[in-house]
Amino acid sequence: MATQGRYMALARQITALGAVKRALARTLPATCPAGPAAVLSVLNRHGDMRMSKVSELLALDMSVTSRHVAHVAQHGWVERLSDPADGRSRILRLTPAGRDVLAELADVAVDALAHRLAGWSDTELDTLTGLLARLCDDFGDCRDRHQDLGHGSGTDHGDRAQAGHTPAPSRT
Amino acid sequence: MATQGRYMALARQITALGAVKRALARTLPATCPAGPAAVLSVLNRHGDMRMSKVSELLALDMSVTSRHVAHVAQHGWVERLSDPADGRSRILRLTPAGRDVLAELADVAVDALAHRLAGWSDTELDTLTGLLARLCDDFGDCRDRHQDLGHGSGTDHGDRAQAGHTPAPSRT
DNA sequence: TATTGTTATACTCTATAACTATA
DNA sequence: TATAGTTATAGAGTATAACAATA
Repeated sequence: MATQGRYMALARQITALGAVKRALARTLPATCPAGPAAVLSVLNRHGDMRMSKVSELLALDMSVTSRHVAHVAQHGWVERLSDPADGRSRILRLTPAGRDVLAELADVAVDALAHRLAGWSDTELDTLTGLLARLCDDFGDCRDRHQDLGHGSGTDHGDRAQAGHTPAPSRT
Repeated sequence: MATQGRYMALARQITALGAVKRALARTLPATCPAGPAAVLSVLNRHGDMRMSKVSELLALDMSVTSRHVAHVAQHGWVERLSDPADGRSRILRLTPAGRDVLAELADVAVDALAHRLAGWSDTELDTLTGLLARLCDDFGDCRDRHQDLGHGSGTDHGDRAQAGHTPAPSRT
């Protein structure tokens, strides 16, 4: 097991990353804050799903998810379909308008990162992304990472981020 | 410059890290939330300083810092000394009680990380910590890093926080 | 007039608990 | 009775703007 100092240093950096997240959040359009944006992102990556699944993927309480979903639904970015198999459930589906917003979010996020991280090599970016994914994974709280896990309901989920419109950027 | 997809993947992981931060925040004592805890941490690492310096190091608006400082001062963890050189300024100093709280915070944080990241090697931890520090650094918003308790993995760059005249934390 | 810090206000995010409607 | 989802409420975090005291 690693030294205490090593863990402390990591904890500090995790805390400090909050400033980066705030900086990214500032680039978002006023109509789509980070919370709702995360909902759009997860639907784009994993395809249609129910509320509880979104909650699980974002590691949020369902009450929180419900609010974010209400936001994106009101803007017409997501439609709430009834589930033929379970009357209590709502199936969420991204609309074309939702994909448009997502494309916009992706653009600003990529711009921000490309501008600030111009000095990074592909390998460095991949290493950081991979280690962060593992960190989230080991914490058991972050399920929105690559791999699969979003399927189960036969719907589309073209998953993989196409060059065009890709998932959402930041959040809180 | 890296591909769009690479930046998107990183943006997603930064977002997902929010769940880890929430998990860590949940381990904090009710009397010391994350915001105030960050104030204690920065004072412990960099020594006595004024409000504006804390704001800069944490990349927070001074109004936010003021609230966090008021919290820790009320608990007797920090004292606000007058600055002989500038009557407007307040010099913040960690009290022995503040150091005690800090030790407690460190313990729970290390426990949480050590438990979840038991499978990580020292090298992996250092790599992640170093890349996160660089990320914050390149964003120009995170100044609370560099040189720490004994072992900087890799060489932290410039160490500018001490001299502290970095750009404004937030846009004004 | 400019700067340091405080306070008031507002908004986002999150969680707990109470509630509904199905199952 | 249990589960899916909604809503009400509360607390933490942050930012903007107005303000006080000092430079």
